[in-house]
Amino acid sequence: MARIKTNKDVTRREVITKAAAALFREKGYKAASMRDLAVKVGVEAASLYNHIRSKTELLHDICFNVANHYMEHMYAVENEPVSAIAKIERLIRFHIRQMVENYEEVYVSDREWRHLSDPYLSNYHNQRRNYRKRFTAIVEQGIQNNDIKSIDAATAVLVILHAISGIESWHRSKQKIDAAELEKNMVTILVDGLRN
Amino acid sequence: MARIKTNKDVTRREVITKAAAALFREKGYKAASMRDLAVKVGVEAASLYNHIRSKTELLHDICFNVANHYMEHMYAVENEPVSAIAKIERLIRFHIRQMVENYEEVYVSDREWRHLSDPYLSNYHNQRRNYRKRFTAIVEQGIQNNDIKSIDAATAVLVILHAISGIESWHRSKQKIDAAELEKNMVTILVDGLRN
DNA sequence: CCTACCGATCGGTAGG
DNA sequence: CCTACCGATCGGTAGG
Repeated sequence: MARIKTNKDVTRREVITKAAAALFREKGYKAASMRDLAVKVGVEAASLYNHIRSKTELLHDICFNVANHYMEHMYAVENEPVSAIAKIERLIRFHIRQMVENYEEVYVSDREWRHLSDPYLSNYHNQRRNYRKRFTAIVEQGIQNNDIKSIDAATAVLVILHAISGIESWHRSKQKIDAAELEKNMVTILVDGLRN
Repeated sequence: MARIKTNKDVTRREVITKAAAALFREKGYKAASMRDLAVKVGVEAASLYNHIRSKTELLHDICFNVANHYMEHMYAVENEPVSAIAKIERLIRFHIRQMVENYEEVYVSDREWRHLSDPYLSNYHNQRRNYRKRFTAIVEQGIQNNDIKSIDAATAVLVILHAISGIESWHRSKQKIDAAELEKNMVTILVDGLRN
């Protein structure tokens, strides 16, 4: 990560990382081999190491790119001058859109992050907890304002987060519903379940 | 599976399968080695093969035990003389209870089944689709009776199913909420989001 | 249930 | 970017 890169190197590396995300999503991190990845990229396995340091580094890059993106968005939402329920709706819509537009990376960072190794593993774990905590605080704010039913806020956040990550099943299926339609349906189910 | 078994053999096999479920949940199927499993059981790796045929067989047994259990329950619910919304509530409570009481097996069958190999893989895949289809039919029935909001039924089912499987995060956390409390919260969030 | 061991495959390196 | 190759680890078997 602290390497000096030429423009071409960055591009090549991005191609590899993108292919890795697709492969890790398809097979799982452990079941995906560097030889599989090499075939996908169109080079010999050994050649990958001119652009990346290790298999772990690929997973690391995918996970932290996604995490940073989500964290920045959370920060922006927190500082918007709108009601808690409006913030929650924005978070839901953001999650859905990320899942649809950036499917492979989001899926991998959600399901394969446990295969990170330890300086990064606990770092990532902490970021996830921090994100959930801040999401929970918004729900609790909504409860205090009487906009949201008096339920356990942490449970509500888990329900929302996992409901959205379940879009994978929809994504995998042939009958692709319109993305906007999907968003509308999910917001209806989730937010109307919260609203007083 | 077609082997002749003594009583002791059945017990031993069950111990191994239980340990495998815990191990596969903890590390993922691919990252879990038979040597890891042997340590957990307290024998040498080679000795495991007196009780089981292969690593895949362990995954197979875990997945299909859970699947059969869910399928039987679905059948029972379908034939109860209650409203669609009552059926949905029963399904939700069943899922939550299974997730809490039978955590390792349910988790593994939900997240690791894609590592099954191909006669069983497609069989399992079909069972999942069948289960979701029948769940969706119940939701659609509720929509026709005007008990449930006019949303896309398949999306609603995905939301429900994945929201519940997200209990893992709660399970993993230290602050274990009371199980009944959790059930109540989730039913409130999910069912009240559906009810007209 | 163990010791001994196998062929295959893995992530990664050396050297050009 | 490739050829050649490494040490480690894997699932599983033979034979007792």
